[in-house]
Amino acid sequence: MIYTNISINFIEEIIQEDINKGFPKKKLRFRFPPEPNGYLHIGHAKSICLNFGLAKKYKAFVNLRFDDTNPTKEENIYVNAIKNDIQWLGFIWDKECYASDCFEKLYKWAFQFIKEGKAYIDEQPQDIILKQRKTPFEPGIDSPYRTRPVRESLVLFKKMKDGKFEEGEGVLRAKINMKSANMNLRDPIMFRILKVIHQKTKNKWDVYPIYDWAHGQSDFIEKISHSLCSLEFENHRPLYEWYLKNIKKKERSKQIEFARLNISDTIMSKRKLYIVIKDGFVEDWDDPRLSSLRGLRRKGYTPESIRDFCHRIGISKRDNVINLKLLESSIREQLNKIAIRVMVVLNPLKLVIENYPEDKIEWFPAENNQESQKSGKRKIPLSKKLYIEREDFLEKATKTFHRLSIGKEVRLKNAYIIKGTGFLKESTGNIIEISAVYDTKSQSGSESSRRKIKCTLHWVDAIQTLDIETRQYELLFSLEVPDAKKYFLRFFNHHSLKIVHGYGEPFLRKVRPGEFFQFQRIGYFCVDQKSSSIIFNRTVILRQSHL
RNA sequence: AGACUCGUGGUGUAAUGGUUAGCACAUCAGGUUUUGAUCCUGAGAGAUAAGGUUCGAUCCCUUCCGGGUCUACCA
Repeated sequence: MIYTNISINFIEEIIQEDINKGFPKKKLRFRFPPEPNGYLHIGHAKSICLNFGLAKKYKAFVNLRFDDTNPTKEENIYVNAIKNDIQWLGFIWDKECYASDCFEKLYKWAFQFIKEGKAYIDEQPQDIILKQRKTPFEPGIDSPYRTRPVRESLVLFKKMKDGKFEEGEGVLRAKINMKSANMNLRDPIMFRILKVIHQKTKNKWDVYPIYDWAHGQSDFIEKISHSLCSLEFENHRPLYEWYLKNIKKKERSKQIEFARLNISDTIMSKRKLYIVIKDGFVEDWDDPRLSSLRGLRRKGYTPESIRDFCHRIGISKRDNVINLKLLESSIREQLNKIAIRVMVVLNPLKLVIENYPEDKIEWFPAENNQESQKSGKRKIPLSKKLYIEREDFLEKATKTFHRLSIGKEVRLKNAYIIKGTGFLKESTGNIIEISAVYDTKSQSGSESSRRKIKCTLHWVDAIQTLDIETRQYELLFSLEVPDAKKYFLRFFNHHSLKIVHGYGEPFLRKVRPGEFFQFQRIGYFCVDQKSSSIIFNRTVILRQSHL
């Protein structure tokens, strides 16, 4: 999809302004900085589309930067998964970077800070440091180590790096302002000791930089012009700028914050995703009920639809909750154009055409997709016995029910017009078979088939059936914004996955994983890519009011 | 309580110091249709409040009100 809208979001406005003031276009560079401790979800997609979209528009580049400053939480397996997801979304990054690429430089700069009296080693335990920091509503108090000689800090920092300290025995702190109203400026920690193996630098380091100390400097080293992040980092911007200013380089990246994506009826918080996955509420990261990119992909969402969605939601600084229906509308719009229309009956009820010859089989042509001529046609068999949906029959029609009932006519899609004549009922009241007669002159395509019939039914021949397994996914929570609630699990829907078997037309015998279909009058389905057998995952139901 | 920040229909998001505030999704109604889908048409629905600046304010300023973030050796 190509977007040619005139209006630009506030971030692009800032960029445009920078350009107007003389910032060279070719120095524009963006970055997407995931932490390799989980899979990407649609919230990340918003950021990815923003950064890569901007880059595309201005012919600039995006670095993919793994924010690997915390080896206790990060794992290498996520790196490839993240790269794979970004590629799937359709974007190509310029440089693949790691925050750990900058460790050496960060260490040196830290030394420089100490020498200039802008940082010191604090040897107090964590809880004391926290207490001294106080709360946002009262000033903090200085650490007794704040005024220790530069020389001492220098020696200590070296020792920390050389492994002479245990975890928690010391940290490097920036000397800023313990009385600042911004907690981030109350002598934030720059380096802490972590005696673990880093997934990339292995055992080279015993000290690891904190996010704030690593991020802006990585931006600087990579020459990122505009560093876009979510709103919760607004309070970090003064620190971001303080660090950069004190490194004393002229060109600095600019941090701009925007509101992260929230979607109704789903969870996006990493913590919550971990819980439902680890505790077995869902299968894995690629469970189609999740809003992870892998989950959405498996459910049948296309990269185009996700990009389209990210474009539709816009960029601003307001907290927002986007209705899930907007996402669904994006995928419907695309699937409507590309999905092959087929007939599948999911809740079968047998129908016998009384006046149809016993051994006759006819094959009718059916369009694969009337939205696109080039998708071609296929043939569908019909014999005396077939299946229709149980919901498509009512003994006696009501005012709003114009499907099959006794004495009423409906059309069998691509075949004949039939009229209901009777039905067989069990003693329990359960209808087990319907009988009908067909209008022999009403074959689809013929002149006499053009009569106006109120309803067209999908159906599947009873002899030539193919067993179909579908997975239908419902909302995971009975709560509009589960992400906003701490006790979201109380609202977990334990029946969110329904395995439904049905009958499909023979055409479906040779489907391939990942192919998209529209089961007519039911919904869009996609062939599961993980399962060894053929399983149709329901992507989204059709927009409908009565069925 | 403090700092920072946000406030446009139900939900998102635009434009604008000046005739009827646009678009999308959602909702409702009608039309087309061999999918109650798609497609087409239409309708309802919006600036928290009070001051000020101005000939004129949704837009600029002040105050109020309401929401969010911040008290990690996470990111």
